[in-house]
Amino acid sequence: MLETFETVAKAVADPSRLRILKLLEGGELCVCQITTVLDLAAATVSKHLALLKTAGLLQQRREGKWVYYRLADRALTPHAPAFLSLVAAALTGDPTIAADRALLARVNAVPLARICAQGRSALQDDPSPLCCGSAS
Amino acid sequence: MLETFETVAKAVADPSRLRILKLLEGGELCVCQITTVLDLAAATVSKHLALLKTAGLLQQRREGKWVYYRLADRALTPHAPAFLSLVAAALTGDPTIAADRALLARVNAVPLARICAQGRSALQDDPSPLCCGSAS
DNA sequence: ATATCATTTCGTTAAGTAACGAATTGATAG
DNA sequence: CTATCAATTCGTTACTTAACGAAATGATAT
Repeated sequence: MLETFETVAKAVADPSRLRILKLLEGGELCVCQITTVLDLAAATVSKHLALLKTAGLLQQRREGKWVYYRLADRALTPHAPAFLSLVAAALTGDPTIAADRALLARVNAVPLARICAQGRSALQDDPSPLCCGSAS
Repeated sequence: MLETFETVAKAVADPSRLRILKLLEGGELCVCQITTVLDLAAATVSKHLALLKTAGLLQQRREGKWVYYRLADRALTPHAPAFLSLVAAALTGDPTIAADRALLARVNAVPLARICAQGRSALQDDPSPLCCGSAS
């Protein structure tokens, strides 16, 4: 029990994984979308996602060649829901998180196949204000 | 901001530090009492306490040669209160935490000076049920 | 079947961390 | 002022972990 708490807390105690959790608060995402926003090696992101899933914070769904992750919508492990609530309530104004959200908006403006194939280079060079408006 | 969250989460993501936090939910304790219950080197416990304090989870008070630590009663860092609440709500039934509480009761039955000087060997060999009754 | 693409797993490297004993600091007591 | 005692800091060792590129896996599409 103490050990599962430790697992979940450790999962949340990493900036890349926190960014993933905050991204997924907007709904499920494909691995390549997350990889594009975080700008990390695919292997690294995959490992983070696996760790978050082990902690009970994420669920997985396969659709063809693509794998989608989303926040767990039920208690997969004892402490996961509490931590998800805490994370959801926190970091709302963090600049890194805000930047990630903004970048995700641009990623969402491009067909998924292109994001998976080309990553960041699939994004338009000029993020016009017409596209990707802020949430506020 | 993301960084301070990480600091607090990391502080909580360690079994020894969790045990310390749960011990201190019963009120402030002297370092040597905590050391006796955890059965770790003084240096190790001191480092854990310093880390928890840096995270904003603990406050410190000096009284003569003894140093007392307690849970932070105000927001020393942005995310500390949320994590303290989460920890307080969790692990209530954990066997390690329960054992620690039981041992603390025996520690409290001995004068502080003896605990500081002798650690575990200051405890009675036979914890009679008359002393140290459980909280329930 | 073969090729291709997204993801995961493997193996390695560099950085971080928990533990300890030894040495230091800070504070009382003689 | 010296000794003593609690706590902290220092320096070391063993272990864990985040990151990457390369290789393996799983799933379409040709």
